[in-house]
Amino acid sequence: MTQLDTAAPPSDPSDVSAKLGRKRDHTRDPEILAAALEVLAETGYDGMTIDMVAARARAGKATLYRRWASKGELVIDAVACMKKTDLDLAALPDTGTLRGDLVAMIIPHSIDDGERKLKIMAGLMSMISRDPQLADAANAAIVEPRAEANRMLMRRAVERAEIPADCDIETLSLIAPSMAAYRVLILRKPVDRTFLVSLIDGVILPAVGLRSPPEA
Amino acid sequence: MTQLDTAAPPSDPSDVSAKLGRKRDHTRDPEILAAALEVLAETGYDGMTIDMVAARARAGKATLYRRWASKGELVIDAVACMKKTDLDLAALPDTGTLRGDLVAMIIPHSIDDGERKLKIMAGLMSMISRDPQLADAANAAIVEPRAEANRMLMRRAVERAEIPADCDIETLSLIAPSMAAYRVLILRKPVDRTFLVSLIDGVILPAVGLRSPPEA
DNA sequence: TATATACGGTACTGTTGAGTTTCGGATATT
DNA sequence: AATATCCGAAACTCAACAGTACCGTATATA
Repeated sequence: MTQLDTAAPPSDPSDVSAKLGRKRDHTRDPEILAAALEVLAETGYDGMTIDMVAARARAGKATLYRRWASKGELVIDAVACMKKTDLDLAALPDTGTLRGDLVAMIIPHSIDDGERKLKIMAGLMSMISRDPQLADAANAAIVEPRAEANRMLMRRAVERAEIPADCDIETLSLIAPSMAAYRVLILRKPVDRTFLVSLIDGVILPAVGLRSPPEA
Repeated sequence: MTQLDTAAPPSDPSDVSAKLGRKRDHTRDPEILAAALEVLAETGYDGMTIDMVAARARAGKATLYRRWASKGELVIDAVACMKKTDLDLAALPDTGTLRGDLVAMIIPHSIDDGERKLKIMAGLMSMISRDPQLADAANAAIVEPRAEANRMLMRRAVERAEIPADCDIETLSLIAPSMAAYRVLILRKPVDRTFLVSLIDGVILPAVGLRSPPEA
C-alpha cells in the first residue's frame, strides 16, 4: 500500500496529533479499489476520473485523497490488489494427464475473471508501455498467475515422464495467456471453451509431442 | 482517407468556390500522418496533442484541422496508412522448408518496425477496446500483415506435404505476433533473433510435427 | 492585377479534470 | 464536555488541451 498513513503511533509525546479523533475506516479501502478497477475496465486510465471512482464507491473525493496521494498511486494499488483475489494457490487440478489438467482449468469463472482482467490491462496499456513499475504490477497481477499455473502443470507432466524434459515450458506456459489477450482485445471474440480446447489440442500438446487427444 | 476534401470539381458552374486560390499541398499528408504515428508511439492517444503533431510535422494547427475534422479522425487515418508501408506483398522467402522460410523472415528491419508498431498499438489500446472500428484498423495495419505472411508460408508447406493438412494454421500463424506483443509491451524484453528462433524451434515446428531443426 | 485559398504561427475560447478547501455531521480520545 | 479527526458532499482553483479565429505571407486562378 502506498497511502500516506497519518497513523504512525507517536513515540514522541509532544506529537499530540496522532491518537485523537475519529479513526480512518480501512474496511472501505477494498471497496474503493474495487470501484477503481471497475472504472478502469470500462474507461481506461485516462478516461477514469477520481469523481467516477468516488461516486461508484459512494465515497467523497477527499476520502480518496486522504488515502492515496494521486490518481496514479490509487491505480497502482488497485492493480496490485487484484493479485490477491486471484487464482487458488496449489489447489490445481491433478487428473493424471497434462491434457486432463489443462482442460480442467477451463471453468466459466476463470474465463470471465480473465476477460475482465484483460480489459483492465487494455485500459492501462499506454501507461504500462511507459512505466516499468506498472508493467511489472500488471504482469504480476494478471498474466503471471495463469502462467505459473501452466508451468506447474507442465513440470508435473515432465516429472511423470509424460512429456520430454527439454520442452520450453517457460514459453509454452505463456501461449494461452498471450493468445487470449489478442483474441479478446483486438479480435473482440470470446475466449470460450472451444477456443481454449483447440489451443490445447492444436498447439500446446502437439508442441510437447503429444500427438492426439487421449479421448476422441 | 477521412479528410474533408473541399476539392470536388464543380460540375455546377454557380459553385465558384472550387477552382480559385492556392491548392492544398497533399504531399504533406504523409508527413503529418507520420508525425502523428511518432507521437502516438511515444505518448499514446490521450497523451498526444494536436500541437505536438503539428510541431513535429512543422505544420500549423489550422492546417491539420483543414484536413481532418478531429483528433480521432487523424488517428484513424494515421493507423490506416501504416498498412501501406508494411510488409512486401508476395515477395516472401521460399527456401524449400518451413523452418527456412520462417527464419528467413527474421530481419532487423522487420523487428524494429514490429516493435514500433506494437508501441503504437499500446498507445491506442484503451481506445481499441472501446471502438471496434479502430480495433479493426489496428489489426489490419499491425497484426494481420504478419499473420498473413505466416499463413502463406504454412499453406505452402502443406502443399508440398512438409506438414500435415489438418494443422490449425489460423491459430499457429498468430502465435509469433501474440507472443511478441506480450514480450515487448509487458515484459519489456527485446524481440530478438534468439527469441524468435526459439519460438519457431520450440513451439511452432514441434506443433506441426517437425521435431528437430534440419541443421544442428 | 484582383481574388480566393492554403500556409505557418499565435492568440483565443470553452471544457474537463486533478487536486484542494470547506462544510455539517459522525466518531473517536481525554 | 472538549477536541481532533474522520466521513460524504459540494464548491473551488488551476492547468492542459480540443477546437476556432485571425495574422501576414505564399500561391493558385481569371
